Amino acid sequence: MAEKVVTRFAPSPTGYLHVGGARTALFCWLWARRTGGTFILRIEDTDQKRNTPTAAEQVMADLRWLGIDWDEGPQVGGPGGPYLQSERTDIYDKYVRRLLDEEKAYYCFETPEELGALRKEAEAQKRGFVYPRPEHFPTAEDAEKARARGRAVTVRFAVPQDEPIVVQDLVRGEIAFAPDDIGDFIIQKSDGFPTYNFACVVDDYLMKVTHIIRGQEHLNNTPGQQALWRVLFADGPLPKYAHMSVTVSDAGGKLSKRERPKALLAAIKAMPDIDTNKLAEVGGLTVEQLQAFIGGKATPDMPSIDAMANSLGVQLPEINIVDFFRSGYLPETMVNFLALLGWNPGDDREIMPVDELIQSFDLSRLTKANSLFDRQKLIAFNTEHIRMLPKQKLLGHLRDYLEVIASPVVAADDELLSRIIDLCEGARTLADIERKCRFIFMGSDRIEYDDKAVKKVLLKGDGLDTLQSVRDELAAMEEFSEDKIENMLRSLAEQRSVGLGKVAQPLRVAICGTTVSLPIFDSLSLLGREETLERIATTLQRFRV
RNA sequence: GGCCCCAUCGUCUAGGCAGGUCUAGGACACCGGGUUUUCAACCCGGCAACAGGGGUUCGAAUCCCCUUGGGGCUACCA
Repeated sequence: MAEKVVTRFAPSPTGYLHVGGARTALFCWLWARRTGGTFILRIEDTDQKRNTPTAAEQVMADLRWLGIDWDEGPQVGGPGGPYLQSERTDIYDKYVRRLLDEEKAYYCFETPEELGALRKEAEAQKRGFVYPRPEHFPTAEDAEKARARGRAVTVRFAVPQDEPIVVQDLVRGEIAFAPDDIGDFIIQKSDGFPTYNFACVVDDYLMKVTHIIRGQEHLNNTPGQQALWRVLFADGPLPKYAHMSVTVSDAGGKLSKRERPKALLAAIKAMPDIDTNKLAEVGGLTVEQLQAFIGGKATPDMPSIDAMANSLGVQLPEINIVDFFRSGYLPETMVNFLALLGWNPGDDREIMPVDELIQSFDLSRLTKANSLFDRQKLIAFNTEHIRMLPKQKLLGHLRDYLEVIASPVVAADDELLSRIIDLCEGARTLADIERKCRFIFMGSDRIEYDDKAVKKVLLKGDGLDTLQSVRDELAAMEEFSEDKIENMLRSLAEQRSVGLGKVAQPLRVAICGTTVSLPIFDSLSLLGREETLERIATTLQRFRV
């Protein structure tokens, strides 16, 4: 490895970091870390219409949560800065100027409508559309005049037509493109901003990027970018390309952020009588906006989608990295799982800490075929990472999680939380842990009884009777410890010649409202005798006829 | 429509580049059993794949071609 590796992740800040982007970032990062190279974060915010001011911050926060740090980029600086493309327009202008002067690029004046018509025509003739290059390039004066007439002016790169463009891809090998299939693409938009295909070439060169690792969706852009690089930077060796397979969704097609609104919409439509006024309010929308959403005409932003889903109790598929955080997944899990989406170490290892991932990572082992994002396997990975992670780290993650979901369990101190973790062996997500212990922190007046649980264990059979006996025994106990509670419950079950479950379940529902909680003996001792007795009394009163 | 990529169990994949050791290995899921105070977890066992057709070769999951299927791109988005 003679040359120092430089990789970059170049997201456009349009919202949260989603799994696809996170995987790209991870691969770039892993390769840089593996080789002792440099990992750059560059924000591609050249689309004035789509940028939201906080999106870049959000993306960076999400990367940090995953443990992906950058050596150069926003917040840390570096020799190739600035790292926001919107702050580099003078650089791009310079190169556009040069290309124009050398007649390797030219002005165009078509409107989007006119271009659209041309495209349609090409398709009707079963041809691929390529922009028809004019015989004589318009002059600078022509451009001025057009501008003065209010015409939109763009600049196109004249793709050299002399020979096939051959891309050497680290994953797919040699891929040849016919130059006349590529067509002169726009490098500068009418608002003066560069297009992605232009800015990324200039920046990759200036930032000395050696390896471009990105999704396969960029494969078709590559010949054009490569041609541009050759014309612009004849002195610089081409970067190496590695196009990763696409991650597809179980819903079919590329995993997309649109899946969340789609899932919510489907859920709303499945609900016969829904209070649109209330729902609109929850989502911070006007009723008209909500109707537009339901009618498929508009899509509200993510926080709004989340809020509505939450109030309806609908579980949306996780797509963004924060979604996984909120569902109780560990960053260690995500990193491990994402790494295995399109890469593997070549042996049977699957569950790996990040250090091992870095050690094992190699671009030569990227997979060619698309892979499906398997949520069940993700859960299995999370279970394993929860088990493996050092206690202190897990505790930290749990605390972050509790804060973000605003759980009442945040009230617990570290010692208590640590004990709870011990009692949750086998938990699949942090949400499992939270769900099992939240009853302790709820306050007896706020217990919500789960209908199904109540029917099944209290109302059916002699659940209430059993509960009454349990209560009497508990009240009579001298010492309220786990051991004593266990002895008592076991002998009670024996007396009644039933399994422990028959005794424990009514009790569980009485103190938590559900059939799922920490082990029953610990649940009781954690709650304390007084609170336990009170909850049982409340339950008996409420459900006894 | 055009261009490009891909193809091993339901899913992720190992093996393919250097054909025989592959009656195809692992993991998740699933099914059966065990353990059990709930949910999980855990233990044991099982089911399950080289898309189809042609070549090349003594021999093909592995190399070549075609078909079929899946995916991506086709913007003054990135």
